[in-house]
Amino acid sequence: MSAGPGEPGPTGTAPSPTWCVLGRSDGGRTALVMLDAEGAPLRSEYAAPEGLAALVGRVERESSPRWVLSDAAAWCPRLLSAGVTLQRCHDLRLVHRILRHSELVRDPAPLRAATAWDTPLDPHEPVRDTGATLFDLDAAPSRSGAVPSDLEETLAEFARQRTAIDGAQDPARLRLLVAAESAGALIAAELQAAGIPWDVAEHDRILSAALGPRPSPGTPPRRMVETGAEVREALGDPLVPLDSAPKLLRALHRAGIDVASTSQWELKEHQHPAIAPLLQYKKMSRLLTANGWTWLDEWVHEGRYRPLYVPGGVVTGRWASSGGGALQIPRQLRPALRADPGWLLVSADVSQLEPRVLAAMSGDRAMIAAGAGRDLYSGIVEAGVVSTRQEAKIGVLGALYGGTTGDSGRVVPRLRQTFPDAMRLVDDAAATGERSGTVTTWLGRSSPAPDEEWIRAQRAAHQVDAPAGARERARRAARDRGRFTRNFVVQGTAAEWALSWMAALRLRLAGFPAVPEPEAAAPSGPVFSRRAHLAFFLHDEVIVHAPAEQAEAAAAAIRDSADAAGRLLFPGSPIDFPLDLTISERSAQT
DNA sequence: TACCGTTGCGCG
DNA sequence: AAAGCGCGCAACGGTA
Repeated sequence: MSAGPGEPGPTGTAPSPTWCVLGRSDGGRTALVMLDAEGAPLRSEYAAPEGLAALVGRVERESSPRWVLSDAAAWCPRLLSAGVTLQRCHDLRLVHRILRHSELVRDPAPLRAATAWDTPLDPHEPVRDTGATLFDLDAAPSRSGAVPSDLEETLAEFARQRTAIDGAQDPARLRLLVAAESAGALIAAELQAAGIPWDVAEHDRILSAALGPRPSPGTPPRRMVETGAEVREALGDPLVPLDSAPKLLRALHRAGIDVASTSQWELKEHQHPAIAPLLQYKKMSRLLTANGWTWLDEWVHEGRYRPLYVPGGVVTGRWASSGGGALQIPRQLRPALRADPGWLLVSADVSQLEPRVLAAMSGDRAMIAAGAGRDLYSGIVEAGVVSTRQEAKIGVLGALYGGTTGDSGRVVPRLRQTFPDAMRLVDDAAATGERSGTVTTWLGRSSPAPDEEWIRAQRAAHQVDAPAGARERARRAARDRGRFTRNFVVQGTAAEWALSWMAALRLRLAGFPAVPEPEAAAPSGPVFSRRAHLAFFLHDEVIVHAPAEQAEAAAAAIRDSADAAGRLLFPGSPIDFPLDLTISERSAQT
């Protein structure tokens, strides 16, 4: 494929482009290069910075091509702030990172040589906080550590990626992965633009109830002071600094509490009057430092919490986030997630996503049957494998994570008998990892190769004269890696399912009719104040913020999308993905 | 003053 | 020291 941006398009009725490549051109302009399905150029258009969003919006309305973007995270904010959303894209930065490692790609050498595209996203890069205003006059993305965005390089990389995908072992799967990953890039940009509707007053109520009223800056809240005093009283030491683990540990020892660390899990095992208030104090301290009033001031503005989502930020393909710990919002604060007046939150999470994904991947009939139409763990109990749901859960998690001791170590062998196909899949993945091999998800994302230090240690341990210590360390490192690859195939495939779910949902919601503009314009801006939209995503859970009259339809869209994702990844499989779904003003009851 | 490793804990 | 995967973040305490 070679595209000359200046080539004239055919006269008469222009054929509809399949792709539209955005790239920085000369004179500060941006080029839009339309390509047909084979990647041959049809025609080009150019936009000055101030006209870019309008032109992209027009092309999107006229022919909704798949947009080829060097980096959606860099291009989307300016488009979104101008009210332009894209239906579909191909994110070169994210796709490059998948393809250069994927075992399905037969010849990754050209991609690996294009090192400029291997720039990881720095999650602390601030451009998306300020970009829309600072760079308004700039036609192209601009941020440090960015991948190339000029037209020539963009077209060249797109050609490399198409060649890699077309020649891959299973192009159809890889195309699903590329589409899902790219949809994720659009969704992440839109989630940040929309923000999570956040009730500051409710958050403050929760904090005050737990900690006492908001103190003046620099002083601890009243209930923490009181509880801290109880701890020091019980320890008989009025000066223990409770926030310093080493000093607290020594004070615990002096009081005769024999613990190896100050972690709550260990403290719980001991009987001493200081334990209960100390555990309470730790809870309060965590809430204050992680999500206290300072967090509220820093992260919530105009009723919206806007974290930065980082698609592909985790090796397995899960998203990471940056900014206020979006993926770690404590359940305690969920009631602060609150719909705008006249709107509702539709929250849905998938029950036992990872074991279901494993059942589908391995085609394990018994495991699929155990989860059919019900709670998977209860199904395992009813199959007679274990006697309680808790045991079933611990056993399944042990299977997914590689547990060998305790309860999970006892239950896993029984699961191996009952669900041989599922267990073989994860056991094989672990064995491959221990042998330094690479494993691959259902759609084609491969685990990273072990690092040099790991390989060196394994090689050294296999020498005849290897010291016992080195041998044991190498064994442990091998088992560690085995647990990683064991989990990689499941966690990674679950991430692919979740992306497919959201991608389907996003397109359905985009088709909802616009509702009348509210009297006071919503703070999330025109794009997201007119119809139901995604507001939150957390691995196996979505929250849609919807006008009240669209809530039921949004709930149906969420369910339909989950079914669609299951059929897309596992066509013909009887596996189902049941949801827990609620519609309410708040995302959780107080 | 800036940076770094460790500890501890929140989420799935 | 959470039995076993993946993360982000704040605080401490030491070092440059």
